[in-house]
Amino acid sequence: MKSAIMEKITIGKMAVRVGTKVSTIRFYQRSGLLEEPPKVNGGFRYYTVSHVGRLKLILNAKSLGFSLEEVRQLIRAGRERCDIIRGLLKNRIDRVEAEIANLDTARQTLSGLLQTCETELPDRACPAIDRLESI
Amino acid sequence: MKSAIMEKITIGKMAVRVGTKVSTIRFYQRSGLLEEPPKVNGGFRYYTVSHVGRLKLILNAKSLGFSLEEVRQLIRAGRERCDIIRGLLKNRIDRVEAEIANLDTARQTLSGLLQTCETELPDRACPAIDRLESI
DNA sequence: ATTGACTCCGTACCATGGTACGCGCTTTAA
DNA sequence: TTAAAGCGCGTACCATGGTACGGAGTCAAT
Repeated sequence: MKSAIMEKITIGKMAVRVGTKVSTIRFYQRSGLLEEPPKVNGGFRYYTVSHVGRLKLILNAKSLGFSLEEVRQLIRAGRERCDIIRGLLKNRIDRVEAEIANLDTARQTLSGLLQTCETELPDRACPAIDRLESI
Repeated sequence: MKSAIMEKITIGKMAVRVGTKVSTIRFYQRSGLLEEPPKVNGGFRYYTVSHVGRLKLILNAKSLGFSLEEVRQLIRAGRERCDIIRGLLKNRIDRVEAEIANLDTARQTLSGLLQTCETELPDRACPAIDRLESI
């Protein structure tokens, strides 16, 4: 039983609704992440709230750093395979923590280089560019 | 005045020395990041410690998250333009800090999703996959 | 001197995640 | 009803950072 006021959601309206581009949605469709609804007697394709939800899922998963391949796996797992979903979540958490650790190290190194520049500035040659050859 | 024992550094030896691949070095050369030494009478090209240093610089800068375009800028700036180097360092630090903040938010969200799965597990449907549609 | 490993060079290809273009048709608002 | 906006589809292209292939020439050790 569908809502009385059925707004026809075209691909363009869906794009605006979720804040993405039509070309991106089509790309996700080509990639097998998002189903294409049938064309209404040879005309436009109209999307449902279910498509919008799926699209939001893709975009949200992407914003958490999942690759499109992982999004595919999340979708395949669906509601039935919570174990798979949990595995993907744990794996992503591990990678995020590793990335944070790497970035933190990089931040320290970069700060060190910047400090070198600011303290050893008297002579003209930039000390940082040389130190970059032997970190 | 060059060292008495001049080991001839070929591209392959340089690759092993810095821990990268020949094809990658050639790619950096094509990209204008690394100079090609002249061919010794139509034969091989031999590299100097200066080339090795430049290559290390590229690799180290990359490991700090600089793009190849930024590495190009670092190199162009050189020892003469410490101000430009400092600008690039500061900019990279800002981006690293922003990335860390984003990753930290992502980590929290992911942990929240995982918690949901582990506490609401009784019924079969995975709660996380649904929550991913509306973060 | 020969042989195996390495180099040179051009060119093509890869993955990831999109973005653009253009023709013809459909919708919708004036 | 008619024009403008939007859609469908196929195809091509983009940036980033490499990786691979293959033929011909070179180098070094035996």
